[in-house]
Amino acid sequence: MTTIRDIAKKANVSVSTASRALNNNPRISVKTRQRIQAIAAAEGYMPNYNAKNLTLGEANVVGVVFPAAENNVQGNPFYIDILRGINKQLAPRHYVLSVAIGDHTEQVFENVKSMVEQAKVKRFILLYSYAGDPVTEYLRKKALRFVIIGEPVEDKNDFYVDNNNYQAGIAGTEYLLGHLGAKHPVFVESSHEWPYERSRREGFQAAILRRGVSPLIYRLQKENNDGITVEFIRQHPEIDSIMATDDMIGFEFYHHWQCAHPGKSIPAVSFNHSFILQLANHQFHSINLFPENLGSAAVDLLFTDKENKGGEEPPRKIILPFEIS
Amino acid sequence: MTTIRDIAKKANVSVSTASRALNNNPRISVKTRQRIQAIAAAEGYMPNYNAKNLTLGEANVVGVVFPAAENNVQGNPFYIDILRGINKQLAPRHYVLSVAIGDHTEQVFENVKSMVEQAKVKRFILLYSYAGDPVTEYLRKKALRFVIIGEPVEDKNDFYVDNNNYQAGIAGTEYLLGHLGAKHPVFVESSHEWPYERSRREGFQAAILRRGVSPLIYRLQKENNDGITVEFIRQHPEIDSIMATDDMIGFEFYHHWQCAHPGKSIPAVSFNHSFILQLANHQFHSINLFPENLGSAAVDLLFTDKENKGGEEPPRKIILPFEIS
DNA sequence: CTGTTAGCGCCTTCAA
DNA sequence: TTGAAGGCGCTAACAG
Repeated sequence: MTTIRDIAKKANVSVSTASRALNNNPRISVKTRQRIQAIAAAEGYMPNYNAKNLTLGEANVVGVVFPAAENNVQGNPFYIDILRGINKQLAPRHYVLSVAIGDHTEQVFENVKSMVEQAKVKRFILLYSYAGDPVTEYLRKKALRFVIIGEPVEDKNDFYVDNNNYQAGIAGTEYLLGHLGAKHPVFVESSHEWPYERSRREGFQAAILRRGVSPLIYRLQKENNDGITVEFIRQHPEIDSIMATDDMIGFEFYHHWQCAHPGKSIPAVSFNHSFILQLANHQFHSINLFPENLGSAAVDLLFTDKENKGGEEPPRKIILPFEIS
Repeated sequence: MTTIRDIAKKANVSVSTASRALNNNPRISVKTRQRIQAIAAAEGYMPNYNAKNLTLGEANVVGVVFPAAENNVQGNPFYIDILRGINKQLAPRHYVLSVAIGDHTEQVFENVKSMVEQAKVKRFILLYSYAGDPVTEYLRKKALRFVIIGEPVEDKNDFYVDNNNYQAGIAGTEYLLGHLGAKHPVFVESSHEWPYERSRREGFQAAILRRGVSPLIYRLQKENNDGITVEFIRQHPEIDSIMATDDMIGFEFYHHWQCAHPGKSIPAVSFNHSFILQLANHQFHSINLFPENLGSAAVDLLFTDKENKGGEEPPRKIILPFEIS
């Protein structure tokens, strides 16, 4: 393994000069800097992170915190794309992605504490936001840098990355009403009351009220209580289209609707683009939120303190565009 | 921050004694060990991982490698459960989960190399297995410890954790034929030719041939070519049930079938248990592979070298049970 | 059973 | 612009 001493020796300089040169310290002349960097590259030198982190007192690690399983029944493929987006931005910064995940909030919290106290991790990305979440509180108290992906429920001063779910709700609804010729869409959401569901619902309501139609909302039951859904569909024969907060939810409702109306089909718009293949009738549309971009943007925000040289104040939030297709 | 020196001072022993006591080294008397550990606990001492890793030359990190996006179109919720299972086993070992993920194999490979060479990561879990994968080759060459989750395609001497997909294929088919009264199931798979799909298909074939029926296989097209599927369904009016390699795939085909046969429904068995809610007709069944357990078992296997004290040879693979529901 | 000492690889203060 | 020296926190010979 080639260390910084080896480089120093080859270059006939001291270790400290080598160190500075490799870190692009301006105190070293450009010429020697380049010379030493060339040697390092030739020797295939790679700094030892553990040593570096030890002296600097900070790890080159970003902790990515998942919602505890108890709070989030659904294993969302969304997350994988976010991870990919995060890592894409981490790699050029020579940072590494570490994951905190568990069944219970308490476990996740322990995980995060250990990262902070033992591994000296100073930057985090939260894939959720709950009121009273101990992890969030802890990070705030420790004044560590963190970015939320999604809508922050508590302190609006937190850094966050999100889509404009309200606008997406409007856009989806107008797509149904305008482009797909719907008149009486039903809005279908889960029983979780996620913040993004509320925003999308409000967008739906705004768009539909504009048309003078009174909005119809349906919330799927927690239990597998199909009867209620079927009954709801029977009581609302006017339903001619679906707007759902998630592809699965939309598909679920769509399926029930079709059971009640054999051979017929209605257009649907939902979120996340999670189906690989289109459905036969091409009636099923989905709003792509580009989760990978959410991840990438979160990293950008996470490092504004380090990287914002001069110029204006860096933003505390980033709102990313969506796309209906 | 309290270091090992602080503990040593409080306990009136040398640093090395403190270190050994905290690591439960038998060379220290049980009494002093307990005394020192008590002090450490009281002071809230937590070892600095960076320092520890630096001296030991090995990080307390397990690298979890995802398939490159280019090889794996589908963001699978499966993976999140696996991560949770992994972390559950890592926490008590004071290990941390680091993720390698990217768009291209080359990026993922760089990620892994950096983990090995810069972060001194020595243990990996691969969430895939491809012929000629550079990551796998690299880990083998470096003689690093790794466990594959899934069926290893190349060197059968690799450590791995898997379900018995062949048996699951048989079980699912027999469930359809026996319990659900099917006569002419169709087996539906993706166009990827994943190894687990082959195994499940072979199980299906074996089970169905046993009944003297000739097996019907359908492979979904890569492109959104619905016409072909619909045509296939029309040509096979005998189909009275579905066995699919994945819930999404099963649902997809099921949907097409229903379009062709309005108002009717047939039973289906697929894999992964990815739908939160049951479908209206209760005809849709799924085989649960317990991904969380796969993750946990992978960690167990990953540490057999460290933890196998005496007794028999530790296994190189673990086959986990599944469940139809 | 316990203490002394050296060193892991790197950065940084201080001195030149 | 560069070098020498010390130290980050911990472990592991080597002594006793």
